[in-house]
Amino acid sequence: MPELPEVETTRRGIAPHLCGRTVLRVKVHQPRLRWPVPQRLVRELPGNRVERVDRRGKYLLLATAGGSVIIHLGMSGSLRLAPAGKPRGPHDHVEWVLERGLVLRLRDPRRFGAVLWTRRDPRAHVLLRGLGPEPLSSRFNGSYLHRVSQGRRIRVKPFIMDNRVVTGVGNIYANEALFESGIHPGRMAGRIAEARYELLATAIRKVLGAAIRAGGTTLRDFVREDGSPGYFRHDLAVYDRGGLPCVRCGAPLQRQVIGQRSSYFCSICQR
DNA sequence: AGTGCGGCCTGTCCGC
DNA sequence: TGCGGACAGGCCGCAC
Repeated sequence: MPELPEVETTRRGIAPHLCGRTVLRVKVHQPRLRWPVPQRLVRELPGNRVERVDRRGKYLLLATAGGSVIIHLGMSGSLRLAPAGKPRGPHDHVEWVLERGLVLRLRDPRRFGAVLWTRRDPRAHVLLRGLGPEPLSSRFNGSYLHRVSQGRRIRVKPFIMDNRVVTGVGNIYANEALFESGIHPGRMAGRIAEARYELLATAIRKVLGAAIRAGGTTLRDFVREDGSPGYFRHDLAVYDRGGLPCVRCGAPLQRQVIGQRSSYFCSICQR
């Protein structure tokens, strides 16, 4: 799924509806997600009011006075808001029944997503603790990327997709940002000059920002909280465009598996 | 310790 | 039309 722009789009969509509302009940129809959905969530969340909906990397955090729900959408997850009377679909695994006839549902056909519950600071949770900087924060820039790449023997694309390096950059936007900055996805991360990392950091922020403004990218599963798709797909320059002409030079775009993920690039424009 | 790989799941698409 | 295989937006856990 869902890379950072899709998670942020979801956050912005659900936050106004959830904030200030009390959770009446949690229903778990399929507890077998990436990790089992904890029974404590069902017992301890109801009666709590949602105070904020935060995002850290690709994790969504529903903050209440009694604890936080940690949600990850995996590859195929989406959150939808619906009137409580609307029947749930076959892959709606978890439901949060809210005040005033509203229900939030997690739909996740592939079940790579996660729903967890913590009574402590969610940012200290073992899954979130080691995450790298937010790509849209000022901590993230070319000098940071250059510094942490020193001595690494890994290609630049899996390097920027490593959540400990920078969080939220998945396969689509890694491909797009590398194209934008003219860097070949197979180049070794430790052999890239700081000036080129500056271009890459700028490209990552630009691509993610534009995707958020477009409501994310819908390839297959992703939908917003109201079921509508994101429109960034129309703006993808290289992703899923193997064999099609490069928008910059016209040469056919290449597809190659790098770090076990499909990579798309222009062998003329990217070095 | 860093790196690469397998595996988790279901759905879809493509070639035969 | 049916079937097998490849592939899909993530990322943990395990070998080496």
